[in-house]
Amino acid sequence: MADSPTVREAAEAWEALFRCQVGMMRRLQKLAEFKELNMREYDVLFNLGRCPSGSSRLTDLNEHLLISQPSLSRMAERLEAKGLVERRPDPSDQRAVLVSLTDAGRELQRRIGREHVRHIHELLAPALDSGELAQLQELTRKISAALP
Amino acid sequence: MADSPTVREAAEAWEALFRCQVGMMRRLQKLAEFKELNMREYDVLFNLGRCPSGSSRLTDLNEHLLISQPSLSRMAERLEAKGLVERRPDPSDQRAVLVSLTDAGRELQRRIGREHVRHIHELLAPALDSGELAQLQELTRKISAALP
DNA sequence: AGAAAATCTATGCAATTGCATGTAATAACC
DNA sequence: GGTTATTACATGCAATTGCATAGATTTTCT
Repeated sequence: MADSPTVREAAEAWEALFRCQVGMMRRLQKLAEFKELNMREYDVLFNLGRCPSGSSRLTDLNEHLLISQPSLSRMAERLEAKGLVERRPDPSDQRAVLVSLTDAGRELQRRIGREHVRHIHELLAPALDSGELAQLQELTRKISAALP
Repeated sequence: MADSPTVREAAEAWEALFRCQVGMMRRLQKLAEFKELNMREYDVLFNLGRCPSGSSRLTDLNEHLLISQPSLSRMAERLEAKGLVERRPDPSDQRAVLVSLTDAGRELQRRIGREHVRHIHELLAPALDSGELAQLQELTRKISAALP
């Protein structure tokens, strides 16, 4: 069972993962916490929240998102207008823009995050036990780590 | 290890799965097979392709997608204009519209699908062996099956 | 049967998205 | 050191998206 996978095995596993993700997202997206900020916008705040330095270039941030660079550029603009993020030129590279959470942004991210996490638990807990979740985490991390 | 999971465990597993999905999608989306049809449109053809009856109501189809109902309605319109799908009234429910693949649609779906599957394999094979992919499939299917 | 509620799709419209491209700054090359 | 290539972000513009809602049919309830 430790053989190198066939194309079919890879495709079927991916399909299962993808469908699982769609099913979860469809349910999560509609919940109350995403009324004031949709999931894409929340995802930006979330990613900024876990930046070690507290701020990130737009391009680096974009690596973690599925939206295009121009889209992120404008989303950052809107989030700034809402007072949730700050933009300032990168002192070490005049082309770049550093984005970081404002206090209000951090607070909103945490508030939404708490609800979000609670709902994730509600969806996953009936399906998998603690050990299975750990397995799932390990497998998906392995994939992420191996991506080119 | 078979305990009921904590909120944290659920959230961390979900985050790992989500990031894995984003990483995979970002790479897959840019490949040549999605030049003539983007992933969202391909996904519609794919879902129609595996409909047992060969056709599906818009609403049922929409269950498997992340786009909104009006968006799907218009996407179906565009796919019909391209000659890839057919729309006809549901004889058993005058409100509903049945969508199905045309021959051209089925052929395009298969052509894109072959490339797509090959690329999925390229991304997953270096990360997981055959048994691990089977585990991943089982875990994600369990989640899908348990969703409300 | 008839009224009220629910379901399925389509459409008006504003907002968001992506593509192609522009501008400015940095890196690479000779 | 100066030219070329690359990188980072912004912007014009057309296409797509979602929200709110309308229109039409079916289901439910009494």
